[in-house]
Amino acid sequence: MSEERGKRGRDERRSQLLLAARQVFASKGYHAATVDDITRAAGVAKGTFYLYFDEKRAVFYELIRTFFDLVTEVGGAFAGEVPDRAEYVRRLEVAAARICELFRDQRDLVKLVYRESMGMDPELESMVREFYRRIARLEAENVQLGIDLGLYRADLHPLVVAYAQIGMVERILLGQLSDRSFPAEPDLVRQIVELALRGAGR
Amino acid sequence: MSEERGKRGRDERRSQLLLAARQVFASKGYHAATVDDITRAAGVAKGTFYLYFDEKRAVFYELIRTFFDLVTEVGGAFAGEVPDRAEYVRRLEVAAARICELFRDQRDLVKLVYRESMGMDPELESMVREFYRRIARLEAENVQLGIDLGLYRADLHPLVVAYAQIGMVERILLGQLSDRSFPAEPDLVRQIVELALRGAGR
Amino acid sequence: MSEERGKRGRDERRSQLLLAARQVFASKGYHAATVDDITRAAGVAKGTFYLYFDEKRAVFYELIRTFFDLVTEVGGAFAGEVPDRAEYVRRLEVAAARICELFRDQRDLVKLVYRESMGMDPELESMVREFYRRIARLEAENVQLGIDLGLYRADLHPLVVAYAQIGMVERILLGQLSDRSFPAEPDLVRQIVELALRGAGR
Amino acid sequence: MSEERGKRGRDERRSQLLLAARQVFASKGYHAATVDDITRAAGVAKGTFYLYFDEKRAVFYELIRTFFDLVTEVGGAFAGEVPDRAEYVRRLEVAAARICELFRDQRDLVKLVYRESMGMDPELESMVREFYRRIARLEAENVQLGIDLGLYRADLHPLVVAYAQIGMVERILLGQLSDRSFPAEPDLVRQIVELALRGAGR
DNA sequence: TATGAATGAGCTTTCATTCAT
DNA sequence: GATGAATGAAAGCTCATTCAT
Repeated sequence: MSEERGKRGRDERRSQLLLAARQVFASKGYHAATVDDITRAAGVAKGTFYLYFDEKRAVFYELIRTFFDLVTEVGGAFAGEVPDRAEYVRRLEVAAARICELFRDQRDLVKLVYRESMGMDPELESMVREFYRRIARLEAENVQLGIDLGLYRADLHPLVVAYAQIGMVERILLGQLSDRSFPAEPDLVRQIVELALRGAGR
Repeated sequence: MSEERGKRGRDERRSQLLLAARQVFASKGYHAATVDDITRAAGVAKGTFYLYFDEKRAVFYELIRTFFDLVTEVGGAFAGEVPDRAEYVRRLEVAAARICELFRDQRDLVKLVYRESMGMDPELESMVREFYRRIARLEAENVQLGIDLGLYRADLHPLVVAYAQIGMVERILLGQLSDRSFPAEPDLVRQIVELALRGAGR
Repeated sequence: MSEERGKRGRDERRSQLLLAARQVFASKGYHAATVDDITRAAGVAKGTFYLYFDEKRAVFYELIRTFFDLVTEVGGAFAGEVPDRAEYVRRLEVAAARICELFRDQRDLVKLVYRESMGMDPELESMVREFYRRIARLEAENVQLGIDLGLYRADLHPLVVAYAQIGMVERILLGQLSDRSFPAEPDLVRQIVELALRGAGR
Repeated sequence: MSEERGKRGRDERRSQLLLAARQVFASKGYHAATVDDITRAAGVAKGTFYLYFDEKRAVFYELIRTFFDLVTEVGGAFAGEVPDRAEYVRRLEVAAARICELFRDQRDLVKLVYRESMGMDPELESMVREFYRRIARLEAENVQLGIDLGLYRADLHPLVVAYAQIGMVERILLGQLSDRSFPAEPDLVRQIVELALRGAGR
């Protein structure tokens, strides 16, 4: 039981450090943030950091991975039993709504990912690429499903469409976060779904 | 004439350093690259760098701005005399083709921009944001034009559509650059134009 | 108790660095001395310096200020209960003796102050000026006291006399330190006191 | 004759650089001043500096030496035919007046000498020491003369008195230059002479 | 003589990481 | 486990000096 308590204590410390790091990174950026900043924000001594993480990068990796997992989860929820058209559309709406929520609730992580994840490190960079590759493939399957259901046209490459939809969504949501004159659309989710399903053309 | 030569010589050195920096940054990333790396790549002594740039960041800024200018130019070429539908479509095709070219010909710059431009610096970060804001506004005007011409539906906010199209294009092109299993589509430009005009739905 | 030890350890390290800096500065001069020289002399790593001082200048400031404090202390000991003539003379003798000691015992500091304190920095320079202003004012009060006691003539401005006495003392003592053919006067203190009280005239 | 003109031109350039250096050094200090600052102030190109001086230090040396020569000249004018008491006093008055003028007219040089001459360089430092040694010896001879004439007491070592008088004068004049609350004594020269001849005692 | 672009040694400072307590 | 003092590699930047033109 003391082991149990020890483990729980250990996990709490880790989370405490992760949370502190997330905030510090989000506010100063990865490079400007020092390990000292993080431990001070977490209220522990500097050396403690290295009891939970091998190096500064490690905690950054973990944060990025957390975000990727959250996104992948949304994308993955689409799969499953082959649905009919109505169900497909419904799933799309759910996914769009959840992604919007995600960007809203995890602003800190969003900042990290879109500000620095690429420029960090060859290793992390390939992790990011791998993420896009995976999620694009996932989405391409969904697109293929949409084609099979007759919802999407068949003359476009599913992977191209997948990348297009990913980019569309991320740029809209980033715009909403950082462009102060972005329209306060209450039905942004609807617009995203419309764009994905029917496009801008009439 | 000696002034002429001096000026030309000066500009050549600058370009030489810019080119070297572009390559070094693209291969090692901004933070891992040292001023020494750059000057060694340019075949000059370290101090020479500071005859042409105030600091390391300055050369990075200039490269980013260069890319932004190239993109803005493509977006701006759309404007002008109010066209008819056919002309609008033709312009769209030209712009898409030029953006594709741009991403292909300026891989180094693309890498810099999408890897590190955001995580650098508050100053640069706001330059990047400003860029997106500006180009989104530019594109939103084009979208409005498309609506007026009856090419686009009127029930979507032009700025949202603009961001969507920007994200769509950039994610597709980045995917093409970095996803090794991206389909070698010879008609990628056409697919982009189709997506922009008619969307993925049937 | 560990806090006690920590604090004591910290103070010792600081003193160790201050001492090393004092020696290094005295022998090579501030500008020629590097932080590396100082830490090597102190037997610690370079980074350790910055755990105790914000910058190279800071340690110099502290050394200069130390000397100024020592001198000011001597000058200040003069004040207090209004004395009679005999007491005044006795205090003068004590002060002269202590200043001589000070210059002898703190040669390193004397070197620093008279070699470089002025040329360092606007900030330090004004500290030096402030020191002279303060000590001159202090001494001027003593002179006024001497005038009141009938020991000094009343037709000279006390502040002028104060500056004169300060310069007299410092130049004599500096001469003794650096002019190898300076007479080895065993009664230098007496001569200084005589000069201050009665001057060179007969 | 062209050689004549060349020589004159050369000397003018030199003086131009010396003057510029004097101003630049006086305003920024020796270390903060760059060769570039000097040549820019002189209106010539950087390389030109090295056609007239071997190194940066050289011009500083020359400026310091100039000041020393001016002072030495004043001190030396005292010597000559053995005078009587009245003549001695008159010469003292003249010397005091000229030193005051010197400090007033050559503020830039005074700043240089008293701010940085000591901390520069072992070589320059020994030049400064040599200067003090020489001028102290010179003044000691004058003091001996005063003793012989019965103007000065014989129980003080002439060299000690010499240093005392030098220090007295320099500190008073420096105080006047930098202590903003220094009394605007119109008869400062008289007070200096009084202090030198009769001291502060009554 | 005059120029000013080029050089490169050398400095201060930072900070991720280690380790004795 | 927790601490925080100590480490030392590493990098940006300056500027006296040189030299081809």
